[in-house]
Amino acid sequence: MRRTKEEAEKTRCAILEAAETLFLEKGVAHTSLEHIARHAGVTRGAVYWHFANKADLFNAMLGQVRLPPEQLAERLRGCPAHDPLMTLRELCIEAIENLARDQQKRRIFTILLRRCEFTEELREAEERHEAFINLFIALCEQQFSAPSVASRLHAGLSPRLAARAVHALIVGLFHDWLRDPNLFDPLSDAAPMIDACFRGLIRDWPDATVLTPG
Amino acid sequence: MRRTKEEAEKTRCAILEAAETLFLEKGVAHTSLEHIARHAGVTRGAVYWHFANKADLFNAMLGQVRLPPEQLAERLRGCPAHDPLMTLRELCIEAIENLARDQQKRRIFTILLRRCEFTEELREAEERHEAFINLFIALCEQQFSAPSVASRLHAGLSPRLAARAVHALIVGLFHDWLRDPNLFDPLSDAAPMIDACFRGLIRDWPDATVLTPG
DNA sequence: CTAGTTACATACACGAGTGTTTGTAAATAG
DNA sequence: CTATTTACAAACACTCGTGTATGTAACTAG
Repeated sequence: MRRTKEEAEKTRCAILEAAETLFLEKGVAHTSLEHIARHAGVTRGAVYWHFANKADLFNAMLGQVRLPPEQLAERLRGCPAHDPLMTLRELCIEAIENLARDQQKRRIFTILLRRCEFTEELREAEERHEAFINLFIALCEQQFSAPSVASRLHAGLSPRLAARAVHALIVGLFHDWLRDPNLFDPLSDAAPMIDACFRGLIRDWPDATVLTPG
Repeated sequence: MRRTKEEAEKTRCAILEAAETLFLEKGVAHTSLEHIARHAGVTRGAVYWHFANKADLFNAMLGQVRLPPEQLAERLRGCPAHDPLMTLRELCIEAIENLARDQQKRRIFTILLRRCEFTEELREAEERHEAFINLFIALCEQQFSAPSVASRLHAGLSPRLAARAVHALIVGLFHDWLRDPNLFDPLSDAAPMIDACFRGLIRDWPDATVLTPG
């Protein structure tokens, strides 16, 4: 029974949604295309019609949302350079809050961090993702390298190290919170933790009470 | 050809080593017991003789080393309470340095963080690992809760948040460094970054030059 | 010395998963 | 109205992996 274009698009979405659900539940490698098809109410024929194979489906699933590294890198690259640190601070906080608000993004990032093995077939996705991470770190380092900022770094720290520390904290917070959402509340706790990080890096970091009144 | 006990132990180790190598290279789910056997120079018969199945082999592999969360939790639990923060600081730094020095630990932790999907069959290992993480966070929070410490926390921070920030940084550093060992040098960079973290949490954190002269 | 056990190798049975091919009904183009 | 394409379902052929069962040579206890 041939469907209209709209219906075809709906089955495509159903397949993507089923993949998302099952990848999250059972892991990418442990989910077969048959599982996905059944869960979406179709057969493997439909899956192979819309996607070349599992890797292609996986990539399409990732493509639905901008994941934190990509979003961070993009916004950091496009922002004006006045007061670079405050911009960076806000982007970091927003990234965490954002992940908490967007359920799909949360699921997909969980899959990426904890439900897949980056083997040969998923290498494309992995490399793409890592490129954004590296870009973010580089841009972050660039912010810390601005003369007005670098001179305010605490003793023993370089822009390079500061950038890596910031990224590590973010990744750790993502990883921990996606593992156990009860560990902390992104909406209320992101700002204090990010501020603590910057305070440890920058000499005259302003007091918490000055920042983010809301 | 029946082997002596020593030789049997050697094949057991060979199997474990092959598993370690192949899990790291191809991921746990994408490595078959046949692959492991071939790589170890034996057949699946030997694998099934020494281990019940893949999950059992995986657990045995993990059991060979104390991974950072376990080590951190153990040492933190057993340490005297005088100057809790300095002890915690040193343990964190040591954990990072230690991971860099012990190649096997590094490989196995990489597998755990980036080369396996925690599905049903590996749930036992996952829960064990998470228990140590939670224990570490709890002990960490306990350190920050000591009256002499809690009063020195920066505004906006609780012992709870401080503990979670410390763990997030550590996890992030592990994750980042295992992904790309060129990001930073654990031996020289761990201390400055951990110190930056504590400095952002604790009001009168001593200057870097005072600490760890070596 | 021989009976039993150990430490495997070999063989078998089975299911699961993949990719492809073929069938087909409905939509759509001309 | 007919031809073609679309959007799948169904069937097929194949490989890979698992678990188990059986075979077997060497070690070991008595």
